[in-house]
Amino acid sequence: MPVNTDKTDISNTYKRKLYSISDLSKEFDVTTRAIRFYEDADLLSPLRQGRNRYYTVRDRTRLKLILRGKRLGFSLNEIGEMFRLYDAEPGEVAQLNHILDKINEKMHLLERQLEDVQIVMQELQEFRQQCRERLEQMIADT
Amino acid sequence: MPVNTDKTDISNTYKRKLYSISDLSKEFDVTTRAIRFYEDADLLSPLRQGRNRYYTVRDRTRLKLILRGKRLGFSLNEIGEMFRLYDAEPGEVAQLNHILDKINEKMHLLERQLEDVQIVMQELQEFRQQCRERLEQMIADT
DNA sequence: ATTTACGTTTACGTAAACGTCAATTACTTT
DNA sequence: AAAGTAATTGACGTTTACGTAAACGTAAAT
Repeated sequence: MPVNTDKTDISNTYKRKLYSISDLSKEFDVTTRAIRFYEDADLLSPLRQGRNRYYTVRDRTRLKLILRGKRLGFSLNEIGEMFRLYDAEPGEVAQLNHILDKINEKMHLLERQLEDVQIVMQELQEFRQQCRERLEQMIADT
Repeated sequence: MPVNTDKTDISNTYKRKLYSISDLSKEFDVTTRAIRFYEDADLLSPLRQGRNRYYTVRDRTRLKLILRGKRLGFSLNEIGEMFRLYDAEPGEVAQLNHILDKINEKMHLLERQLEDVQIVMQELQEFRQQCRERLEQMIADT
């Protein structure tokens, strides 16, 4: 589904691996407005052919990560922070330790979230069970 | 820490089980403004002694659920919907089936979220591992 | 008697994350 | 050549979830 007409500079340079904004919009079921907004927030940086945007595989991956982050309740800022950690050139020991601290911080958040999800799932299962029993009862009473 | 002076009508009726707004605020580390906001959104309905609010054990539990829901990225509206499902008097079979459908819907969301959390945790672990190895290397190079 | 602490209502402000136009450009299909 | 389709850049609007400030009430402590 990648855009490719093989006559543009861009698609020769990047070899059949470019997506238009609507390609991504359709694939991930997100509006083009949102995609441009993520660019505004420095989460994406598509190539330009004139005024048009062309997204590389890396952009596509990033978009996937953005949407996953959002499903987990992370703000775009937090997602951006994680991207910057990933991309950082770890020049010094201090820098690396700082990144490690940040990673551990996020891990703790996710551990708590894992707990929360499991708790709510269990509560829902119990509630579902009660509903089913009540339903059985009502049917039996017919 | 519950408010109780044993001379008010309210605390006699509800037997030592009332919390002031600041009790809850402190316990759950949330502002009083937020707590009043949740009331505005029909998620809490504290008792009133004159103009003052007094929260029962049920309110406290609800607040805990609200905050957990928020950590999972649910909107206050979605949280309210779940409360209404819980509180609904299931009069008819159709009604019960509707509730069951809603529960299953939420369960699917949570299953996806569980996946997402696990994926991100694993990615973070790998990234952390890389950072550690790089750190080892830098120290060895000293 | 007055300060302090805690609570209230009312109302306006704000940041995040887009939605929704409107006006324009560019390509391609008829 | 005209019309349609997809993209662009503003720019303003909207919803959610509170923050913040003002002005006031009540009760205990000094």
